[in-house]
Amino acid sequence: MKKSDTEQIRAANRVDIINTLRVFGPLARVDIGQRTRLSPATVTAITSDLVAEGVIREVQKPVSATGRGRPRVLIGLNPDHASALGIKLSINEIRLMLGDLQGNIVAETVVTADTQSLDQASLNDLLVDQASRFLEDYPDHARRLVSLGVAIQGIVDAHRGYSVWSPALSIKNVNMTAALEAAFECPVELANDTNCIAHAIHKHPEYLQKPDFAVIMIGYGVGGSLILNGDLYSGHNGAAAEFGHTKYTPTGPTCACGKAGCIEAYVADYALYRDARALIDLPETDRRHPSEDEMRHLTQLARDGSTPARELFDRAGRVLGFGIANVLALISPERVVVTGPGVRAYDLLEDSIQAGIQEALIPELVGRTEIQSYPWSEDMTGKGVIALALGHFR
Amino acid sequence: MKKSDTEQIRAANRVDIINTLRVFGPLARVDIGQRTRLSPATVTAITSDLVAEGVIREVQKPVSATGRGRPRVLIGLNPDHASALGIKLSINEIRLMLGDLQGNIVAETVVTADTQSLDQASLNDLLVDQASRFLEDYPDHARRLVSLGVAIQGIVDAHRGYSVWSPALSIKNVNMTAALEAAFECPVELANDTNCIAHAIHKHPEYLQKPDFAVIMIGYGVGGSLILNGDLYSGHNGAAAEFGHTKYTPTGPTCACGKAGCIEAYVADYALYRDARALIDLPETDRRHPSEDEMRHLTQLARDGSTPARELFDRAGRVLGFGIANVLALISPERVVVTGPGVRAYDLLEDSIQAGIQEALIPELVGRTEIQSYPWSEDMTGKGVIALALGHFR
DNA sequence: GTAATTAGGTCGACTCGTAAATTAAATATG
DNA sequence: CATATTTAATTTACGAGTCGACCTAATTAC
Repeated sequence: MKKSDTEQIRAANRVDIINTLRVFGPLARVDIGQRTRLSPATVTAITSDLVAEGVIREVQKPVSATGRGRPRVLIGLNPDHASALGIKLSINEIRLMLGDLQGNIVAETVVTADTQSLDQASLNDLLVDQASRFLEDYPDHARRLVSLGVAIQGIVDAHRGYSVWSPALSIKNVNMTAALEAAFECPVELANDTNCIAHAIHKHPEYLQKPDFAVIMIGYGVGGSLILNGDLYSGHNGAAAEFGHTKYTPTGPTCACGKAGCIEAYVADYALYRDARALIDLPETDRRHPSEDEMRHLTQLARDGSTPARELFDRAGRVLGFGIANVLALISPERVVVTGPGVRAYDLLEDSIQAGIQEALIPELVGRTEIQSYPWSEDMTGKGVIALALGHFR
Repeated sequence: MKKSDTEQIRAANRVDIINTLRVFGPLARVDIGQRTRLSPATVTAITSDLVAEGVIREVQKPVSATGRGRPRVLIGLNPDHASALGIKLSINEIRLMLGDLQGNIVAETVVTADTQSLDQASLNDLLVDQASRFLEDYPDHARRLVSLGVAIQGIVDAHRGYSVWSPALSIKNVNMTAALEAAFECPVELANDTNCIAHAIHKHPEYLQKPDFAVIMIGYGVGGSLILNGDLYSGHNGAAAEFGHTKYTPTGPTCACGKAGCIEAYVADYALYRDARALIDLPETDRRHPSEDEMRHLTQLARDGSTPARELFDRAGRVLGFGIANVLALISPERVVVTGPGVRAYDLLEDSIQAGIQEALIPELVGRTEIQSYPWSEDMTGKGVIALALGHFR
């Protein structure tokens, strides 16, 4: 139970206004009032505070002189007022991204490192070291850094800031946040990479009003994320939505997690490529995961009429449909959004996803949830992790 | 977005105090302050309002004179200040329950009716008619009726008040609330019966502080319910948590829902009894579902060493474990609570549930969620539906 | 030039919750 | 038995919030 008092109201309305501005761009005070349902008086009070602090500022844009009356003066976030650093840790790669208060990525760099050989101490050193070095090039941003966000694949305990297990690391139960917190003296948010993507999608105007949706990310693995009641749901352990490791069938191909019959073992890039190589003459991939080019090649084979390739995608879609059916039965969200590199083949999957749902879902629930794909871009994780970090800004 | 203003604070703190009193019984003002984290001044202000309205009252109990100082005066809800009517609709049976403000059932009656032959109009008439007749015997309660709650098996659209599909009715997409709302001029809450049970459990002191748990009810079917972030989660369509119809395997025994391989088709009473009759000499059951006595007999056979019976329960437990593993992967709650008539055999299921989880769940998540049973009693649904209805009281 | 219109700001009334002071009602103590 | 002590509950003063009503500013329409 948390108590309600009057200062929390102001704080809540403040972030409400800030978030409204972040999502809906520069807005006149009247519009803010309409969107937040705050009275003009309150909007004026809060915005003048924010202007005084430099968080927002008036942008004099020759607003299309629509109608008469005093012209509205637009105000927008001042992107230069605060910055956040996003760190995305993948297998042998660290991506550092600098975001402004608006949530845009203003600088980015990629460092390669042997992430598998790290222990807790050297991981700490590596993260702090790389982040410091990166920030040195952007002293202005460094000065106004308000928070950090770390995205990592695998299972994450978001509440405690631990990576429970990640393909990027050989060690388990690793604290990812303490060293950075100490070094930069600001809050550090840790999140599963799929949660970052879900968060990024959630911040899009079209999705902001959808309080309940699930995101499924297909790529090197299969991840999931839930936005429930308008908030990222990360479960009691901070480790929810491991959709890829829900089961299609108790017996089945082996998954990267070691168990049999996970959705991921049918749908992830590595699974498709592995199974395809048993049927089709494909070049061996020397990496742990097939490359984007290799996957594009396989996808094109299916589009060009290769029956075994086609059947593999059909099966993947059907399995995905089964998994989604379980989500629909349990959560019944408004939408399921499929994204990730794997959407490159969404045209091949779509029909069989629907068929799988049809086959598995209790008929009365069929058709109540929209299934749709979301175009994938590489920097969604980055935008998401920065947005998540910026959540600490008030 | 909802506006925050100062009166909402008072409203929120008011219900906070009322709920605290409902759950933790009569309490002194100091204790209320401690539990709600409100200052003594605020507690005094709100409680004196509530006393003036008659919602709560001082109960002079010879409080064990522990220590010196001014003795605390306990205040508790005034059960006679408001009443709620709960209606539980099952196959050929309508159970009517009168609850006081405390949430206790003060009167109850059961009516039999041919629920399967009803159309929308005759259902409306039946519900209104039976409720009116029942209330006639309790004019005092009728006068202070604040809300109604309707519990029904099957798939429910709680937001809109529709029964999407129910074994109790032959018609689908039936509005269950409009007629009652019009007749009694007060809000009517509709809920799936398992959600009622989950709500009842959630109101227990021990569970109130657990904001994330799942409830699985085993009986004539297998139902599920989710308490997320401290609130009953009913999904965008108001139809979440159909745990029984998540899948164990794409091919498998036929479920009551018509699909193959649902968890329910292995675990529900009807499934166990059906499969047992194929292996063991058991009396045919003339009802659609085996009776409690018949199920007790089957359970006892397994306890007494009948190998085929034992194996059936083992399989049911394992399947349940698989299903729970999917819930853990997706939701990662703090606890999973198993209840319903089926817990009569929990001793037979427990080990194989754990084995099933172990087998299916990604190892890193094993052991993070407590699985426990909750003793079943017939009136949990009633208490839950009344508690749900009383949620409208402020 | 004046009226109409729309945006934004100011001020007073009201509400809320809290800290601190005060009152109430018991026990402990000598 | 009177008084100090202790704990519970209430009252008071105050700072913080929102809102409605009114006012001012800056345009366009005529």
